[in-house]
Amino acid sequence: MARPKAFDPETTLDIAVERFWQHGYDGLPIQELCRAMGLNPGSLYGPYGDKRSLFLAAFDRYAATVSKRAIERVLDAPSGLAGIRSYFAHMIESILDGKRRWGCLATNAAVELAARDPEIALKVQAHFQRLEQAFAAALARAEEDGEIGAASRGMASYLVCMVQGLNVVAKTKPSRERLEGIVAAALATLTPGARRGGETLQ
Amino acid sequence: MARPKAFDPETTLDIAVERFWQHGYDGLPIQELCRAMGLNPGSLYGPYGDKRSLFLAAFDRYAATVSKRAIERVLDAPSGLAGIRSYFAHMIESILDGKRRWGCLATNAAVELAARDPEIALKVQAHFQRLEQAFAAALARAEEDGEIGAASRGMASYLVCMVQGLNVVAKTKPSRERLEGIVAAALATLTPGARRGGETLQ
DNA sequence: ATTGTTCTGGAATATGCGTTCAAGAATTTT
DNA sequence: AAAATTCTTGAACGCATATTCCAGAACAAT
Repeated sequence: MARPKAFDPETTLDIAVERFWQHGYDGLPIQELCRAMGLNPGSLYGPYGDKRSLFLAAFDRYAATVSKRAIERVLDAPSGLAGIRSYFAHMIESILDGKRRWGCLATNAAVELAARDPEIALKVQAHFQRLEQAFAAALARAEEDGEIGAASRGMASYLVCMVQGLNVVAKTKPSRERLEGIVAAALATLTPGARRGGETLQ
Repeated sequence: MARPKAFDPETTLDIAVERFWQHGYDGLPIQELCRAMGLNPGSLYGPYGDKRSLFLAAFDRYAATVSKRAIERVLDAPSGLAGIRSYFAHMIESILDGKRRWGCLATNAAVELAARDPEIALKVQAHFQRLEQAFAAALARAEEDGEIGAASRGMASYLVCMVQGLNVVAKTKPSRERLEGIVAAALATLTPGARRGGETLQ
């Protein structure tokens, strides 16, 4: 009934996700976003609304794709403990190979924006909750299967906290050795009987 | 030999620390900074230079005061383990009573600025290192005194990571129960033989 | 006191950024 | 083919912000 769009809104939204992820909100001028997305301001403000709306859409997209896949990694594992290990192992690889060199969009949004934008704070909180629920499910499963002892109530939120910490530490471009040391220490809590010290993640 | 300053540069710098801490870098217009510091632009640009220089000075001031006191808390304790516990206990109080409701200036700077400003990235890294060294010293002392078993090499960096995670989680205005649960789980790694589950921080 | 120096107040400037707008282009429908 | 509708292009606008500047004020030295 009229001229069709010359771009796919979901594809360009993925570009916005990537850019906001890398540069943050204030750190990303809309002009550069237009350049990266191959759009002119007129074509951007129509479908997406203003910058903040676009960011909210990008956050949702991030939750529905990147974050969803990561959480599935926790649940779709041969065992509860394996799911948790797999999540952190994948995180380390992502940090090292550059895809996550800038942490996590949700972590970044929490730090940069949560204090001044209640709607973003809610989205961040929801994201943390989804992750925590996945960890809680994996812990329950691990406990049932006798992989770990009785997990304390704070365990799942502890793991979420750990993930946030890694996302911050990721900003300092840490070595593999360093990251694996951190994760090994973090996961030692889950298996208190296991050997301590130089064990690797696998 | 000339007109004296009508303000104390260190006192006003403390105000800048507080504001950058709360609002971040891009989130804090220099105009509001002037208002908070009780200065006009002319009186600010002279002594402090431009906005970035002022931020760097504020970061250093933060490291020399707030951060220094926190790190001393780790070292000036009756025992190594007590120092670590004290650090986290104090952190929880700060998060709850509002002084640290916005996390930590270094954490915020890491997330918002490290990727785009190498000099800030270096300062952040140095800050993390100081904290890690304090934890390492406390761990060594605790090990010597038999408070904990043989600490793995990654332990100190693990604790630093934990602190960063807490600073991110702090943005979601968590409850005391939640924070104490996280810290209890985190510190259970240090004392694997101790009871697990519902123990409190003290 | 007067002069020299530095600070203060507050306007002014320049730049970057978010957003809007108008004219032309590409479709579909009639 | 023509009309109607929506998209694209790219400039333009307005605003916020970082920074500069200058006239006047405050103090030290002589």
